[in-house]
This record gives sequence, C-alpha cells and structure tokens, in this order.
Amino acid sequence: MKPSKPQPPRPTQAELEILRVLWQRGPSSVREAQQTLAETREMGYTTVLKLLQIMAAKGLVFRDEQARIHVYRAALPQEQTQRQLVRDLLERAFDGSASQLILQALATRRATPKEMREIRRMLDQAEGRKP
Amino acid sequence: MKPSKPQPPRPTQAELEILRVLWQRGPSSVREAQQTLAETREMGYTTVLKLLQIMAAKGLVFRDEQARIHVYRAALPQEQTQRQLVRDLLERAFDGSASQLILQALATRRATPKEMREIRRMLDQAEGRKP
DNA sequence: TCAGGGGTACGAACTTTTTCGTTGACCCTA
DNA sequence: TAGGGTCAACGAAAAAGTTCGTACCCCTGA
Repeated sequence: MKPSKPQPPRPTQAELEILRVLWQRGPSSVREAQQTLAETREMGYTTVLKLLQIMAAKGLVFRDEQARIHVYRAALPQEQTQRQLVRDLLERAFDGSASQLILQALATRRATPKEMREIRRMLDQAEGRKP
Repeated sequence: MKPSKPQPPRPTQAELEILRVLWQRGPSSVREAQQTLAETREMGYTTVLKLLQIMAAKGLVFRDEQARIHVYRAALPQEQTQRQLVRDLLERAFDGSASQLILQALATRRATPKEMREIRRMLDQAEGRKP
C-alpha cells in the first residue's frame, strides 16, 4: 500500500523566488542562489539562507550537508509545483473553470505563434485526438 | 492626457474570497456578504466588516454610505482581477510562458469537451483566424 | 422611557512571512 | 598562530494579513 506521501506545503512568495533559482541553476549553495537572485531581486544573504533553512524544514528543498558549504535542491520538479499553483488559482479565483483561466492567460499576454501552435498541440493531445 | 490610473493592489487570500461574493451577488451589505460566505467559509461578522473596510481603503471595493447599512461593491470587474492574478502567476512561477501555464491548467483538471471547444474558439479568435 | 437588536468603527491580539544582526565554527595564509 | 574571510545557525524584530472583542450609535417596539 502507498504510504500516503506527505506533500510539502505551497511555497510562499519569497520561497517561490528562490525555488525558481534552484530550478534554473540546479542544486546550489546559498551564495550561488543569492547572487543569481540579486540580478533581479535584492535579498540579503542571511535572508536567503534563512528561507532555505525554512524550506528545508518544510520539505520544499533538500539539503546536502556533506561539504562545509551546504547545497540545496528543489524537492519537487518545477512542473509539479506549477501545477499546484495553477490548481490553487483555479479554485480561488476561477471557481474551477479552466477555460476561463486559459482565456485570461491568453488575454494577458499575447502568446507567440509558436506558443499558439504548442497550445493547439496540447489540446489535441489532451483530447486524445487521432492524427 | 491620461491621468495614470492608480490600479488597486492585488487582493489577498481572504480579500479575494469576499470579492468573489461581491461578484456573485452584486453590491452587498456586510451581513449579506458574511452570510453568503458562511456557506463555504466560517468567517465572523466583524472580520468580514473589517476586511471590507480595509478593501475600501485600498480601493478594491467602493462603499455606498447613503443608507445606514453600507453597501459594498467590487471596484473592478471579475475578469480584470482574474487577469491580474494570472499575470502575476505567470511572472512569478512561469517566467512569463503562457503556454506552459495553459499546459498545466489542462493537466490539472480535465477540461470538459465543452470547455475544450471553447478554448479552441478562443484560440481562433486570438489568432484572428479567418473562417 | 428604555431595553435590545442590528449596524459601524477600531484597537489590539495573533499568525504568518520576511528580513537581518550577531555569534561562533572553520579554514586559509601571512 | 593571529587575523581575516566565509559559512551556518538562530533569535528576534519588522511587516503583512487575519481575527475578534468592545464601544458606541441609532432605531424600534413594549
């Protein structure tokens, strides 16, 4: 039987910013994460450290303490977290209507033709369309 | 010239719950909102009142104080707020990739065939497709 | 007249999230 | 071996968000 996987909680705003760095860079030390982050967001070193410690406690990231300089990596793949966040937004703001959410996504940001094709492809696939 | 419209800030979690009631019911008194809310969410009367006062201060809702019983209504239409929230999520978790967000939306929740058709229709329209 | 059933206002407690200062450990190297 | 640099740990404050008790106001019906 499945031992009921204890999903980590949803990341907060600041936590998500750090997770993005980990997804982008792969496993990183605090300093690496902080410096990458610094390109777009001012956040002190100890703040990043603290957040990573908190995230480790929550199970959002794993920490490798082998070396003196600890290395953190995201516990879940980006897609899974994204899906969770979308699910949340769907519930909280769209009464579960996926098409409404998608409509607003399209309205928000002119998708590129390439994206458009990709979306159609996903739709075909989701519908199990025979070629 | 346009006098730079001061967009109200993004609603917080609890605020959004109340906004949904206002969108659903239209302009409402505190009690009406609280009672509607009570169907799905336990939130004390004064809590709802306070939140509405805060939202009024933020410009998220307008308040009609003519009568003794004040009436609140959402400052922005639901769609506009939804779009803002999607834009945010897009930025914060998807690096701006609308197609990725849509992909996850489709993965999250099996869209109904009706929704599927609607989504395709929206895509056609977004692309300005000639019939 | 006055009790009480709504109503608003608002301070304050609490919780959650974010930020940072300080401390002490561990190197390196001059 | 003393000094300087880098690191993790952690307490605690600041900031943001949520919740509620209490005060006070007005109307109405007994």
